[in-house]
Amino acid sequence: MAKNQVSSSVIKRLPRYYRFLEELKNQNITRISSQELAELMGFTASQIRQDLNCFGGFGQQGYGYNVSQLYMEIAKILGIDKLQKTILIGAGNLGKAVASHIEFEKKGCQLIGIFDNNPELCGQIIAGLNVLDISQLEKFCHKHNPAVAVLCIPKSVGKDMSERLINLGIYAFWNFSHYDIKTSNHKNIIVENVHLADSLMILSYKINNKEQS
Amino acid sequence: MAKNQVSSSVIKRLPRYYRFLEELKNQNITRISSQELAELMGFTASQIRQDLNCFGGFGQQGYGYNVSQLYMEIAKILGIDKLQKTILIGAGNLGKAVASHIEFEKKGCQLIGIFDNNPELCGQIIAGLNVLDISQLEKFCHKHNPAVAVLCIPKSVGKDMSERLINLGIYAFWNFSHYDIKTSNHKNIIVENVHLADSLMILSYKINNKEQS
DNA sequence: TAGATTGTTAATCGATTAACAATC
DNA sequence: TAGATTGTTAATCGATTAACAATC
Repeated sequence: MAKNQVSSSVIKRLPRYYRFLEELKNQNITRISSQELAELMGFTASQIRQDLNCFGGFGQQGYGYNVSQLYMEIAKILGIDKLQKTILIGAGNLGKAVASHIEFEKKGCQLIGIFDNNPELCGQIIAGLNVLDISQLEKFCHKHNPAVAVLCIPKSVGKDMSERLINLGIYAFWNFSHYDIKTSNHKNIIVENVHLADSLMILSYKINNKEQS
Repeated sequence: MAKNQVSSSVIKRLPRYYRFLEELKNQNITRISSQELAELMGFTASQIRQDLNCFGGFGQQGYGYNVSQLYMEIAKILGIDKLQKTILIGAGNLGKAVASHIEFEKKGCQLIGIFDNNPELCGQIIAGLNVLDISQLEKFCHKHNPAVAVLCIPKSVGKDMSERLINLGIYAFWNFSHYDIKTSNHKNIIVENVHLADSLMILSYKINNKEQS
C-alpha cells in the first residue's frame, strides 16, 4: 500500500488530516478541494496534494477529494482500521486519565488489560477493565499476547519494566514515563515517547518571546 | 537575549536538551563536548553547536560546555526561570492527571486555581488546590490576574470557554481540548495544542509499516 | 467541450551537516 | 606551546512551494 519510506514530516501531518476530515464528515460535507482544505488547516494546497500522493492518487481532477473516502484511506494508511492488543502499566492519575480519556479503539488499539503494583488500585475498574496486580503480568501476556504497552510509570522503573515487557513479546510502546527506551539495544522495538512537559516549556518560550511574532 | 526569530525546529529541541542536561547534572558530570552530547542524544555535534549558537556562545574552545551553566542558560531561554500565574479548567480524569503529574513550577508556570462545573468535584483538593466552581472564575481572575490557562475540557465547550478566558485577560493556552483555538481571530493569543491521540496514531502507523525500517 | 482541479515535475527555500579557522 | 573543541561559514540535503500538463 504505502510507497517506500515516506518522510516523518508527512506522517506527522496524517493525524491532523484525519481530524479535519472527521470534522467535515460530521458536517455532512462530501467533497473538498486541496485549496479549500488548505485554507481550513493552514497548509498550502500544494503540500496537501504532495502529502496525499505519497500514498496514492485519492483525488479526481476537476472535482477534488471525496471526504469520506479520503477519511477511510487515511485510516488505512495509519493502520487504525486494525486493532492491536494493548495493555497499560501504571494506574495512577496519569494512567487513569489516559485509559479513560483516549478512544483507543478509534486509534488502532484495543485496551485489554491495566496493571499496577499498588494494592489499593488493584480491583478498581477503569475504562471498563479491572486493574490487575503487576504480578499477574506474565500469566496475562502468555494468555493474551498483547503487542502494545502504554507506560504510565515513574522513570525509576522504566528500564526494568520495558525489558520485562519486551521479554513478554511486547514490541511497541506508547511511553509516558520519563525513561527513554533505547531502541538501539532492541531492534524492531517501536517507541512513541510523549513528553507532556516539553510542550509546556515551549508554551513558556512563546510567552517570553511573543514580541517577535 | 535571544536573537531574532529562531526557527521552531530549534525551539522544539530545547526541552530535550534541558532534560538531558538535567540528567547529566544529576550524575555530577560537570563538562561535556558537543560530540559527547550528540552521541547521548542521537543528534550530530554540528547541530548542537548550531542550535546553541542561535542564543549565544555558551561553550569554550578546547573545553566544551559547562553542564550546569548550559542547563541554566536553556532555562533562561525557555523562560522557565520566571513563573506565569496559571489556572486549569476541567478537573476530570485528564485535568486531575495534568494538575498532579506535571511539575508546573519547574516549567515556568505557577498553578494557582482549578475550576470545574461539576459540583461533585468542587471542593476536592488536587495538587494542593481546592477545586472551585466555574462560577467563581470571573471573581478569581479579577483578583489574581492569571496569564495562562490549561484547558482540560470537552470540545463542545472549547469555543465559549476560550473566549470567556480571553476576555478575562488570559493570553496563553495549554490546550488539551479537541477544540482548535483560532489564533487568527485573536492577535497576541498564544496556544500550544496537545493532541495526545495523534501520537497514538503515529505509533499505529509505525507498527503497520515496521518492515520499512 | 470548457472549467476545474488533480498529480507531478521543477524551483525555491530552509534546515542539517561538514569543514575549518579562531581560540581557549 | 600543542591539543582540543568551539563558533561560524560553506556545502549538502530535504522539505515546501510554484507551475503546469494531464484529465475528469
